[in-house]
Amino acid sequence: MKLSRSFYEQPTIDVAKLLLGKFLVRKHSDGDSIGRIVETEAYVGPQDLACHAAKGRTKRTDVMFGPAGHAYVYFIYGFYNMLNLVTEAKDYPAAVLIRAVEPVKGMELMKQRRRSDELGNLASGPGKLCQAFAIDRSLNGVDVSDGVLYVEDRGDGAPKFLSTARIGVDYAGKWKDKRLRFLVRGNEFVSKR
DNA sequence: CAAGAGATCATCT
DNA sequence: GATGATCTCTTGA
Repeated sequence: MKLSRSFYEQPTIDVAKLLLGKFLVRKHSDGDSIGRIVETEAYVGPQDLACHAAKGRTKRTDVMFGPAGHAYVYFIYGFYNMLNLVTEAKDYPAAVLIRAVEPVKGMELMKQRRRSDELGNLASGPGKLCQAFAIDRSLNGVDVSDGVLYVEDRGDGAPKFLSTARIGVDYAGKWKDKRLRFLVRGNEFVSKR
């Protein structure tokens, strides 16, 4: 069952936790890719110094200010795209970063795109998974009900998870230590570090 | 194996 | 003109 917009309208931290164990689906003319979400991070709003929207509404962060259930895809370090799903009410900028998935379907395509045969290296990181799933800024702003990109609930219960501080946000003052990163416990497909 | 550098560009100052 | 919600490769022990 495809998650509806109302799912994403819940508090960001809840969405980040609830997404664990759900399935990320990417439809593509080359073939579909599916992965089980095993790692997420919550970026909870304008007061969160690690959240891009803390700097205000700009061309880049515009999507986060829109309604929930849209993809926020941005380009970073000159190389990588990052996939987020916008949460909460319109005009309240918050999102969940999808950091890692366990490949479930379309592995051959992922291997080609990643130039790697190692299953554990296909989508175990936010940049890697965007590469494996062919997600780039052309998907920025797409609606999760449009069908090219969405999350599916297959009804197999909530996995046990851990929380840690978020990765790569040392600049975020007191927000850098908040435990807003969530990982499926014991899963080998989470990002390293 | 751990640590460090380099790659490379859109966005904001 | 600086910098980043990263990854990979090289280096050195």
